[in-house]
Amino acid sequence: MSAAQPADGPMAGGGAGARIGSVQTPTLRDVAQLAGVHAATASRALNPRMRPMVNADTARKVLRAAATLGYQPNPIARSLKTAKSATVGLVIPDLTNPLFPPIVRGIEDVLGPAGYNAWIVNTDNDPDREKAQLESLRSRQVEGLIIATARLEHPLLYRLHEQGTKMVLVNRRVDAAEIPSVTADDAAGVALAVHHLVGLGHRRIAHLAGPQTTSTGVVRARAFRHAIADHGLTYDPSLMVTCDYWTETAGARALRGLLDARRPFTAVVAGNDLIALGCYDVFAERDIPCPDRISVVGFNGMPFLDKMRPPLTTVSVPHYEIGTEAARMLLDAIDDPGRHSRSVLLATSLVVRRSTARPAG
Amino acid sequence: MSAAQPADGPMAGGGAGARIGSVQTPTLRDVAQLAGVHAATASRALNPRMRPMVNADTARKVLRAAATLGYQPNPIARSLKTAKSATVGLVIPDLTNPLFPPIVRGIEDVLGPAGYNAWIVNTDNDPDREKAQLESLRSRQVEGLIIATARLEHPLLYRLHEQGTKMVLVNRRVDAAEIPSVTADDAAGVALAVHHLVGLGHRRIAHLAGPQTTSTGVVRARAFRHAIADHGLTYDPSLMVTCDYWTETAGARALRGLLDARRPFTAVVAGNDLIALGCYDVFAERDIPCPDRISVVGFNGMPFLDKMRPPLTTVSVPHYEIGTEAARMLLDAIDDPGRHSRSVLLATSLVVRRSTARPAG
DNA sequence: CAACTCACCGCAATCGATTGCTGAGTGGGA
DNA sequence: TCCCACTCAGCAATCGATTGCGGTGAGTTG
Repeated sequence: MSAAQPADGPMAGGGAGARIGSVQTPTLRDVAQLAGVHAATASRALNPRMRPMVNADTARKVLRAAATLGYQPNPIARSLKTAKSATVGLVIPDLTNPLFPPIVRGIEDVLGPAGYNAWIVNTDNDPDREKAQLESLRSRQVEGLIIATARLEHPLLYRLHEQGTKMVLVNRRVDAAEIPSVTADDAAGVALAVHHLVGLGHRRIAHLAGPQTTSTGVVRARAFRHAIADHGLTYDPSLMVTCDYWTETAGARALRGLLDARRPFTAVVAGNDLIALGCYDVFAERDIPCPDRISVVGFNGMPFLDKMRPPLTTVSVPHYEIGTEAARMLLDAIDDPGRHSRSVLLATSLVVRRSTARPAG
Repeated sequence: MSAAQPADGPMAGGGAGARIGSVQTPTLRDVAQLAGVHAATASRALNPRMRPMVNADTARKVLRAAATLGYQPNPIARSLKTAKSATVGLVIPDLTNPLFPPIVRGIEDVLGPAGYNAWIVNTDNDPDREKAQLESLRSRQVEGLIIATARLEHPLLYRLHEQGTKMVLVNRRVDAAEIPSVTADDAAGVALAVHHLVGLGHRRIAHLAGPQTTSTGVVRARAFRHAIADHGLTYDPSLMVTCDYWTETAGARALRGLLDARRPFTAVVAGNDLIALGCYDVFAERDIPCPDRISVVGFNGMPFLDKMRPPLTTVSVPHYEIGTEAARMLLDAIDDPGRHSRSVLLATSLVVRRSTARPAG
């Protein structure tokens, strides 16, 4: 079938017809032709790992030809053959949540220099959508997954993990399996928050917990109970309300419930910043002065908190670093599949601002 | 995807060896074999556009075989052959800017149902990086580009556009070429802001303009001058300062310069919300009460502005809709290459909050 | 009954890069 | 002088899906 290539000879030049209006990008064969070698040789010369197999002079010629043509290997063709893609999937609930962009950037900043790219998908916390997205990622030959949507019970993730899919969880973990993860040290963070509040003189502290289907939600809630106990206070279950989502509206709803129950409290530790901001909405609704009557501590350290009214005291989480660390771990796992998988906890710190003060009276 | 794969016709099995630990995904040939037809026929049966070419019964058999195997076409192989990828490139400066996530979601929400996906890249406003990213997008066979990094002078974009690359600009436009774009009606927005301020009684209004290398920056600045004139005020060039970037720090720097110049003014129209928030930083530094001594209007309507101190009055831009509209336009252009390219302006609205008030005295 | 049409399906090439295998050529050692 | 080892480069298959072309069989018509 070499007949199909009238442009094979040295005269050639005809080659592939340049499409109107768009420049035909050179292929490996073009490079090979210009260098006067076979495509296979060109391929080996271009690939550093294979280069030792070709004569140094030949390699030079190929490299030069590639440079003059501005040759860029076609990643699609390469992926097809090698079943690799230099791409990792990044599964997050919703990019619109200010939590995620810094993580994404951290991931990309590590992936990029390593020659990898991230393919971002949103699941909106919808398991069906998540499944579809994961399927599509898999069919795109992603070499690994970074997942921010883990729930404690997450069979789909177990299955993938068992099938050998490389993955790293960020922000959250799963219950059963030993899937590597990168999370903040939530327990320590909550302890910091409670300690701060107790130090200010608060005795009746509420917790607006996040969804108990997520590790983050339960870990923080448990840490809250422990921290309360550690300070010699008695834990009052009625001061713990669970939010269905990590959102402002859920936070507002939870606080309203708490207020309406008329159990006294002077401070709240919110499951995250968004829940804390939901409290702000309720404060506005009901004319409750913060921090004068109720102090609030958030969690995460999202942007612009310093400009809120009042500036929100929060437990700061190094999201960018979560991203970089996760990406590094995933790359390690890809490079060396046998490697023992580990999970890391990143330190948090308390950022005291103006939403916390001594309790009134 | 069922784990057990009795699949693979009678003798078969030989074919591709199932990799350890991971289930071998079925290929078109597997489907064809199970259906007892040739791969070509299976391909046609699976593709709605080609289905009329095959017998209805055969098509049914193929569909059923595909279903039982859980067949998913390999998009890589398909892309290689068809030179299409069902993905579009999305070029933004920095995902971390709260402006972009809503746009991204808008884009994805339109692209998804159409079977397309978005490939997101950040350029950090670095032309070299941008060039590299665009190159990588092109090599991935993206079928079109949505670009949020346009500068007024942008030869790279001209070139791509001339080569027939389908693209839609969002948020910003370019000077020379007629590249379709989706932007907010910046001029009207600025007019709204100025009108509001003048209505409150302000006479000396400053403008902290965004970078004049971007259409957004110059359009808003020009609109500001016009709006001032339209209200019978005289435009004072010393009350216009240009920020180098669309950031808080740039905004703070600009305001400091303005303050230090000691030209009196009672209100500022900021180029965007971030610049406005930069003003807040300076207010804090210098104990300037806002809005009592200086009123501020932002631009964009980013999230959480209602919880700032003070809540920021701003010109709200429908970012999500910018995304959906841009995606629709791009899909149209892909479907019908001959179509006349248009540019759309989306309406803005003023959201009055507490950062603006009557001038003191 | 023969020739012709048409629907349907299979063959094989193709997209572009990678890689196992083979063969040509060279140099060295016995 | 002969043979072997070794380097290097080309051949062709392959990844999986798509598609132009050609062939087969059934049905139709003169």
